[in-house]
Amino acid sequence: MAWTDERVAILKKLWMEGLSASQIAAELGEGVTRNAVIGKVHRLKLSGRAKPASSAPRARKPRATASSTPRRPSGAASNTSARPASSSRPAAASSAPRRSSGPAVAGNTALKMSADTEAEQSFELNAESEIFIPEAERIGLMELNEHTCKWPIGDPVADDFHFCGRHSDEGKPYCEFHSKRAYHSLDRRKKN
DNA sequence: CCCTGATTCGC
DNA sequence: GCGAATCAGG
Repeated sequence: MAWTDERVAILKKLWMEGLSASQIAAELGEGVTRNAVIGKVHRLKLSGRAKPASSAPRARKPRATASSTPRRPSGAASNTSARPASSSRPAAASSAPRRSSGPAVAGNTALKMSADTEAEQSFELNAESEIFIPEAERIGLMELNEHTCKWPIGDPVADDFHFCGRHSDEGKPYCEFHSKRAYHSLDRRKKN
């Protein structure tokens, strides 16, 4: 796919508008990767968009693309699978209501990503769906354990403050939903 | 894990 | 010039 004048115009426009490279790539159509977009952006010298200037001197590193140099050194990576098991919770069921597959109450957050309805300006402002947790299932600080989501809900000083409490993978402080939200989609677009 | 832009370099 | 691979950071 060649960069026609028209496409470059779109690229510039969207880039200026602050769209991310991947978004622009999607906008331009298949066959255009975000790398292509970024590469073009750089070539056009319109990279620095709204960037402070905190680019640590890119530590150049010898790379090797295809061709002669083998991609992955394949250093026989030793499998360090230390699985302590650590199931230190035999019967500490506590009094947490175990409703595994509850009826689609309010906690049912459909994660179905709509394909890609890129219509240039079709902003689907939703995803707000903040999860509501019934009082019966609300947990306090004491109920948190190694694999409960510690996402705080509500005002810490309010009496309805509680934690998400849904299961989270070991090592993760939040459930899947919230861990994503934690630092991924703070706000895909803009604040305020 | 996901994502972002930045850079390098073989093509 | 192009963009995949890679990097560095959030």
